[in-house]
Amino acid sequence: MRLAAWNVNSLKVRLPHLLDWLAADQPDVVCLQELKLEDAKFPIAEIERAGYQAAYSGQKTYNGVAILAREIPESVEFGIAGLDDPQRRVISASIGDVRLVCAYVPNGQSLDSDKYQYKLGWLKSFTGWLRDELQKYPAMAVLGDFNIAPEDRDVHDPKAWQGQVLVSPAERAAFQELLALGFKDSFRLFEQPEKSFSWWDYRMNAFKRNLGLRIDHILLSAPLVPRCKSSSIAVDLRKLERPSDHAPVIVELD
DNA sequence: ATGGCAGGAAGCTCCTGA
Repeated sequence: MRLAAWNVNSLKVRLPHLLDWLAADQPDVVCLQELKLEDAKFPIAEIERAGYQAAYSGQKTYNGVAILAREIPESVEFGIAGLDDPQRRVISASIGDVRLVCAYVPNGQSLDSDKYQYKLGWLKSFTGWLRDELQKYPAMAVLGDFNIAPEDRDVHDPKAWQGQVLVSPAERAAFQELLALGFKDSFRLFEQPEKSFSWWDYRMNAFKRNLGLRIDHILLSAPLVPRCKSSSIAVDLRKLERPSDHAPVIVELD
């Protein structure tokens, strides 16, 4: 079973890339972030024609998340229980015996921004909610754009990024709190090339120079860790014409 | 100190992203 997470930065613009990739790679599950479209505009016909079912939660212009799967997503839930948040950032569903949580963590903008406080509060709610969800669903994967580079090796130039949003100590501590629930960062279960990233700025030829960050992750709960056979980043999708600024992250489970 | 690039909405400029 192959699971993927991809921040598409507009599903409308990236739909051709997505359909080509589904046809070529045929992942079993794809969690999408930053749809940037309302549910009424979700391209459900094209997705179904590609052989996938979908559960989605969108909004105009910003945010928006979806779970695509070969099987019908069961027990779909929206958002974080107990957090009244109009921003569409979380959707959950079950595929077989695996619970999937597709998340688009807030960006935070800058450390002195209200959005940064929103991000930290959001992560606290998210972590508390996942603690409860794990009781219900022990075999869980949390996939998406976390907007946190967990360690310096996930940053192309740690010195230049020091003190910036996405790498700040409070954000990294929040990421560790997630892992403390019993999750593993699937990417680090395996040997990986140095300077592996999932996001590159559109500006300054950042992708060609590999000036990136690893901020998209797939976390696996304890029962799924021994089932994980590989974890990788599909860098090729960042090479296409008019790409998303993120590349998909992928895991293979038995 | 700020832009660089991209997408969306609005409407010929601004907000957000990371």
